Parts: sequence; C-alpha cells; structure tokens
Amino acid sequence: MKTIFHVDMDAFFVSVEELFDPSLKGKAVVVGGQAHERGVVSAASYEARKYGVHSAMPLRTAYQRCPHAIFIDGHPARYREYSEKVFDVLRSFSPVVEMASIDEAYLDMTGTERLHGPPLRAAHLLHEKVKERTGLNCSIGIATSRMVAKVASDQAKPNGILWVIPGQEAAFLAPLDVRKIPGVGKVTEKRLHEYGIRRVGDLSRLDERFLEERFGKWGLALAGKARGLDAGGWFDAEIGVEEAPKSISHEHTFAEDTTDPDLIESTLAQLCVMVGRRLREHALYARTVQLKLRYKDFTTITRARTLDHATQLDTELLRESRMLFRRNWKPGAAVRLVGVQAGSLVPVEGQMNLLEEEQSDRWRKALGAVDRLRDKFGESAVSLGAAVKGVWREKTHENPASLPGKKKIRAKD
DNA sequence: TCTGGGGTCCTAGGACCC
DNA sequence: TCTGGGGTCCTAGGACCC
Repeated sequence: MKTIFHVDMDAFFVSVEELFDPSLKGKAVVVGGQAHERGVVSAASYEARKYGVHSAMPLRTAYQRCPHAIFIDGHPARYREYSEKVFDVLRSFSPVVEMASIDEAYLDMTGTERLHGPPLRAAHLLHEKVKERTGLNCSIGIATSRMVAKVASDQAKPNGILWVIPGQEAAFLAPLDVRKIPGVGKVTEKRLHEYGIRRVGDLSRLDERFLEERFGKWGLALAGKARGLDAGGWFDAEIGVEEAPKSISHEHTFAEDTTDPDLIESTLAQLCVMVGRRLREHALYARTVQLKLRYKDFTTITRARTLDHATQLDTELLRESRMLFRRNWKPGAAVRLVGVQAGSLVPVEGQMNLLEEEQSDRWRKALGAVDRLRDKFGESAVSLGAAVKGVWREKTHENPASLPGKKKIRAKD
C-alpha cells in the first residue's frame, strides 16, 4: 500500500507576483498578458475568480468580466526559480519526488512514517515548510494512488490538506462530478452526460465492457479511475523517473493575422533556431519535422515529413519546414499561427555518408559556438543570416518584442 | 467569449512487407 | 479473378493537461 502526496501550489503565478509586489494582495490580478492582447489567462487571483475569470480564458473575455483587474505579462524566470525552491523543500521530505509541472508535484511518502509521522502530520509539516521557505501557499492531497491524491488536492483548495483514508477511495470519488477525473474534459464530459453519467459514482456502477465499447482503451482506464486506481496511461508511471522528451516544438501566434510569406518564413526560421537549440541541449536528433499552420478562422493543419536520417541542425529543420510551408500554403490565406515540431527523437544521428558526416560535423561545431554565445550574451547576440534577414522589421507593424525568441517578458526583466 | 504555448496520448487510414 | 491477415511505419487530427 502506497502513500502518495500531491502538492499543488495555490494560484502560483499570481502568488509569486504578490511576493514581488505586495500591493497586489487581495486584488483582482490576471497573469498572461494585457487586457486587449491575443492570448489567454495563465493564472487568476481568487479575487478575479469571483468575477468568473479563470485560466485558459481569452484575455479579452477576462477584461469584459473584470475590467478593474490588474493585467500582468508575467515573469517565467521567477516562476521557475520558485518552482525549484518548492522542489528543494519537497526533496527534504522524500527522495522520490516528481515535478509534474511548474506548480505541482507528486511525492512517494511510502515508508517515511518513522521520520515524519503519520500522513496528516507529515503533510502539515510539509505545508508549513513550503510556506516558511517560499512564502507561498499550497494544497496537499494524500491517497494510495496518484490520481486520487490529485483529485484530493483539488478538493482541498485553497491552502488545505485532504487525506483519503485507504479503502475509502471509491466513496470519496463517488459524489464528485465526472469532470473532476483527470483526463475527462469538455468532450468526454458531454458524451458521458448523454448516457446519463454525471457523477463518478454513476461511472463506477457501470460494466467495464460498456465503457470499453463506447470509449475504447480510454473507457477501460476510465472504469479503473472511477474506482480510484492509476489505471493505464500516464498515472501508471513510476514517480520520479525522468523520461526523454518525445517531441520538441515551438509556435508563434501573430499579433495580427498575416498573408506575408516573408514574415511567415522568417518566423519559421526563428522557430527552427529555437527547436534546434533545444535538440542540442537534450543531445537528441529528430527524424520527423512537422509544420503547423493555423488560419484566420482557426482551422489548423499539420504537415509532416520524415527524413532519411536524424538531425539537430537548424538549417535542415528550416529547409524541411519551409518546403512544407510552400507546398501547403495557398497564397493569400491569412495565417494566425505558425509552428515547428521535431518528432521521432533519437539519441543518435544514424547512418550518413562521408560527405554528409563531414558537413554535419562542421555545422555542429558552428552551432555549438552559437549556443555558447547566446548563453553568454543573450538570445539576440547571434542570428543566423539565413534565418532572419531583418525582414519583419521592414515589412510589418509586428512588434519585434512579441516575436519568438525575443519574449516581451525578457525585455522587462 | 474569439480562442497561448508546450507537451502527451489515442485513433484511424494507407503503404508496404511477409 | 474479386480477393487474407498481421505487423510496422507514416501521416493527420483531436482530446486533454498545466
């Protein structure tokens, strides 16, 4: 029998902002961008939530609902810093810790009773320590599975602790809305409602085969989750075992839709530089390159190509993604977003002929030098001539600060 | 309401091979 | 001469999470 803690920071981005500017406390605060911008809410203070503002909501909608809210772009570097501080505290409670995202973590507390006492006591100590070391509030869920621990921390919010006693998992979940199960979103919720399934208890009473027939593999996992099990998928994984990324991508939404191929291609180039750099950081090579285009009306297409070898090179990523763009974009179509994804990642380049090997080697050395310069002097220190050409400066009204790789956040830091 | 950016996993069809 | 079946790879799209 395991003892799992799920630690979830309360209104994390907003709370970090309050540490740096205490005058924000108690006010309606929205982190994610300015009220009139394209974009969505990353985090909303509890005061702002009273007006119906929540994360993932368009900023403009948030403004309509809560015009007096303070809108903040945000400080990702600070959030990472505080996330690491939290991690350090958690590590002092258990050697088995996994940050599931920037503001939440799982701890395997199995067998730590002698050190920290029973679960509730350990959780209180942990809660206090996080507050003491970071100044931030969190909520903690305790259960025998990851999934139930996560649901419990959500029920404990804000600033609370909830322990689901072993054996009580199904009883704890039964009265909750099916939407509370991680993985059940809008679409699945609607489909479940069509069958008259509204609460987790309704779900757990059903035959597994009923769910499998209608929801496939997912249905089977769902049946297990309704009973409180980490059935299948991500939740089944061991806590704290870090896995290599399966894809690396960057994308950019233009401040205004564009029909300018030069702007789109130079943006593509910058995205490829960013993707290439992260491939090199991870020492990974990509076998497929995927282009993503989102048009004015929000319809989105992806077009991929698999190479005969694996690559890490900005130039190759750009050649492929540009080719995909030219083949698939109909001139005149207004583009809202462009993205590049590297997939089928492998740790080695694979077979190449001698000439290719030599070229690849030269590029690797050059790009390694570029990466080091950027580390030292910042992202804008070096730009590949082929990549940018300053096209966007002359051709558009686009604010350079909003282009990828030149985050506005950086400019203000 | 007018919808970010970074990911994961699943499905489904077609190509291709044995 | 109206058509198999399984496995694997590739591509495209979509649900979902923070």
